[in-house]
Amino acid sequence: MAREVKVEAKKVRSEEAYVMLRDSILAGVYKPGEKLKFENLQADLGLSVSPVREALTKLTTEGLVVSAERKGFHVAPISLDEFMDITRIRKVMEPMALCDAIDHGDEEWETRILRAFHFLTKERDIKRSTPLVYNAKWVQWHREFHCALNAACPSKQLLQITENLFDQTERYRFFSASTRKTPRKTHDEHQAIMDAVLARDKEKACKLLDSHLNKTAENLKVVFKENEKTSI
Amino acid sequence: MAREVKVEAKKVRSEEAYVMLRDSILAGVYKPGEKLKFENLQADLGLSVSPVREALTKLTTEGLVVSAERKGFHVAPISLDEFMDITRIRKVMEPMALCDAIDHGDEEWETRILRAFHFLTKERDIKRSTPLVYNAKWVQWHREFHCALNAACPSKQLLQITENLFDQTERYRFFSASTRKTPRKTHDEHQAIMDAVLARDKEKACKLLDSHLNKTAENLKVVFKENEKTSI
DNA sequence: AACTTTTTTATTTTCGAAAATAATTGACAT
DNA sequence: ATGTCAATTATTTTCGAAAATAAAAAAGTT
Repeated sequence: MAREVKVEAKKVRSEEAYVMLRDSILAGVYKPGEKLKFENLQADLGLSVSPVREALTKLTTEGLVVSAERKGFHVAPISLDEFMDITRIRKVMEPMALCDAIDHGDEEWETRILRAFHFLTKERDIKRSTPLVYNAKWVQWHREFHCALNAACPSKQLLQITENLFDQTERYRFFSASTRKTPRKTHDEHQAIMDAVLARDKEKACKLLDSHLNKTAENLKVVFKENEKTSI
Repeated sequence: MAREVKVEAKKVRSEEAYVMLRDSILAGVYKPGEKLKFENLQADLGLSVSPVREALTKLTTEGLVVSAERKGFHVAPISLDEFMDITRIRKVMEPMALCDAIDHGDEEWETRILRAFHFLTKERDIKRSTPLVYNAKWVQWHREFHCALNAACPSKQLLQITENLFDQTERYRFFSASTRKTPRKTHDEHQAIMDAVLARDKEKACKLLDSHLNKTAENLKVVFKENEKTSI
């Protein structure tokens, strides 16, 4: 008897638009400050105005897009001040979420982390061979890796906040990567965090995470200073 | 020469819809779990489907509304677990924001706080005379009072998070008020917090704020337990 | 030329209806 | 009666165009 194949529930178009737009912004397809015109977006996404507008509205409340009444939408601009602001909050929230996750995580959680790290490694290797190209898949696995780490945290609120802050910083990573010369060894830092997390060593994991955030911040300070010099 | 009167910039309809819907949900006009049908909302707000949908989308990312694909929108349900979750995060974030505000607040900030407290007091007096009716204006001034306290915090991120968490808990206050018999003396707590804030006493202000949050939480636990008993 | 005012064009926002989907009802078979 | 399937109704989601507004260009004035 032919088993009914559970067909993947068709997503509503506004959700499609949201995911595509978000990923495009995170991967730097649409750059900070850039105007997002309906005509272009509709053409890019192959959708009508309604779902596009809904996606933009969502992204606006999430801080990835800014809107001016009757003057449309722009990719949210970036600034060192904002990055430092976000980082300060992440340094408080991320450890909370991670500790919760370590307390509650089961084997499924561990698997998800390992899986994400595996694909992240694969994409890293590709990235290394073509250093100037920003790898959209790497961005997505990087996101998934960070989500996976916290996923077992039972606080929905905390998860939403940390995910959102992560997304906001992702745009800065693109900015950083496009300017820097010597690639940073973030992969080792990811590995170290993962190891501590899987060993359920909360203290160590939080310490590594904190220094990961610090390094990223220090790094970005330099990049912003460099950029100022060259542009003035 | 007739001075050009700066006419209040006309808001876009979706923003109107958003504010009205949000206030209605916070004031308990639409109750937790209730289905929000387009036909009704359009009639209530006198608007077409587009602005209503945009408002609902915004409220969904803010956690006041939940949406099920192709099955519409509901007011987000409430639960003791969620409230405790929110409270735990508020106990971390609110002091951060308040300390920032005390550090950076100017006289305009002080004035805004005093103004909000003044109107809150007025509405409290009205509320006391008609204890069973939930006063929508009180809800709005209560919101403004809490916003005003943190307003001088320079971190936009922190402000957004704390405001959002406040809104989410506001619905619980309605639930609590509708069940309780002996009204709580929150007004005195507000006054004490305000006094400490205006005296720029960070430590005291945070301590009072923390106990304010604790009391609210303890109170709600009782209300939920009571409610369980009567409904089973 | 610089500064307003008017006209034209571009763009966003809203509407009302069509399409797609979900929920309900009714008919039929077991 | 109970369950299945088809038909009807209710509701959400999307579309394409109209209305409202902003931006740009053109014309007129000092």
